[in-house]
Amino acid sequence: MGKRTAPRSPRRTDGLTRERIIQSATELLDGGGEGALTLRALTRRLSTGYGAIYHHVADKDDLLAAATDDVLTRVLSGAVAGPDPRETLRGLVLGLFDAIDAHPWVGAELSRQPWRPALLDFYERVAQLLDALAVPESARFDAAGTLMNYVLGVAAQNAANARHLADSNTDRSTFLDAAAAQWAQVNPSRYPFVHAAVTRLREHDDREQFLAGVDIFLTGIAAL
Amino acid sequence: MGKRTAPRSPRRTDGLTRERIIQSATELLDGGGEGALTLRALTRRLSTGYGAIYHHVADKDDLLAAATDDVLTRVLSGAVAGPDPRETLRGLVLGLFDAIDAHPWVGAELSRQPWRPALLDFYERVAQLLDALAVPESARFDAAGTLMNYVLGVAAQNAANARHLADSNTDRSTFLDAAAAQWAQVNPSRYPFVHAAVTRLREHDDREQFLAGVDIFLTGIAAL
DNA sequence: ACCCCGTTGGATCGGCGCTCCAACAAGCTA
DNA sequence: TAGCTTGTTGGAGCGCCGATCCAACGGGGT
Repeated sequence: MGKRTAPRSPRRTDGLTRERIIQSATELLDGGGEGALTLRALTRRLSTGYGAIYHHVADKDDLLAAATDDVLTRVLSGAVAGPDPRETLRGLVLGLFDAIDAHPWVGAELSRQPWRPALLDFYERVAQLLDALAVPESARFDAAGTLMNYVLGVAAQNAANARHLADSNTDRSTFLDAAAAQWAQVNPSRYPFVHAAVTRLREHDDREQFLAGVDIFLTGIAAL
Repeated sequence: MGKRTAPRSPRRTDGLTRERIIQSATELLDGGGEGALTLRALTRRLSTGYGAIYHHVADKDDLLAAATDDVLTRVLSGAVAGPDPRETLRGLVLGLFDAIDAHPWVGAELSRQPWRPALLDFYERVAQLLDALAVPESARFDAAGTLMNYVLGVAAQNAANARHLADSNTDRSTFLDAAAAQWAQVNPSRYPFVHAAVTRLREHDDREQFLAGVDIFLTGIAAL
């Protein structure tokens, strides 16, 4: 005679959509890093159950990929094409850099899934701008791939840095101080260059260093 | 009166060491990819329990990092220094490329933990060779970082490819065929360059393309 | 009034990393 | 020899994870 089933939460009136789920997932990721996206946390945030979520989303990978595509699409649509292809290219990759700076989990996901359709658009734009830079067709494949690999490498690096920052609960300057202190302790005779780099490490700007790398590649590409 | 505790496995006679654990972990990783390294699988393979493993190893991250350091150290000690710094540098990064090709999980781990001490040695060697290539001291910091980022980007890419290959249980050629087929389906008018790249994708060699990227970088460096 | 059937919420499952502790072997002390 | 200490070992159990499965709903068509 006792209640055989627990009282059930009232059914939601507003429909759950894929978009709303992806948006909530993005908020979780932005707020607490890659580890913060769990289905349990998502059900809590959306006040729903697993079934409802899995009705709109295939699995967690699908969700993470969709959130990544979302960010990437915004980057692409925000990139403006100017008269100078070199400047346009720099702006394009810088847009990706900034997006990953704002959403570090995107960097980690891109290096895990480098063949998403949204990256195809990126590849296309890069190749198109290389064409405008008079890179011969024979070298465009290698050049575009190399540039993309560099950008993705920086993306992963930034994602890793952000992860460590979040774990240690410190701000950027103390993090750099700790890294510099660690580097400063290495044997200067065995690691002369690393030791000398300590000074630069503390005053360097990730964004500028990224652009410096892009320029190195563009200079090398121009010689092809 | 019944046996209150289950009969216990006989205690091992040969001592368990950190090295043996790392070696077994490496075998698991090489055999089944990143997902194959679980503590349960490790206890089975070593015929032991969790306690014994955790007595020698801090946690799973420590284990993975140690296995990665192991591979990386071997790469560094295997790199030979020749008279030509440019050739030596190419050989150094190519050694890393080949190691990651043989142990793709290393690539994933390096992009997750890009500040391991073993990578510091790598950084040092790169900077040293850039110095030999007459890269001015002011540009060496950016140049070394850029090259490392590129190499790590390729590493992550290769790791991702290996993961997909392992998941789909196909060989490389059919994988490339599938990728090419997917790319060939994209709208040629919207993606002219990607569409044109299909041909090259099927005949391209990862190793050669990696070296082409290194050469682009070296050309760009020479202009600093 | 009926009954679909697309949605929803949550119990449940197997597997994971990790903690904790009893059991044991080898060495030391007396 | 007998006891005690100390460093290892094996495994039960905890809390979490992603994912499955299904009963319970409720709006729309008949």
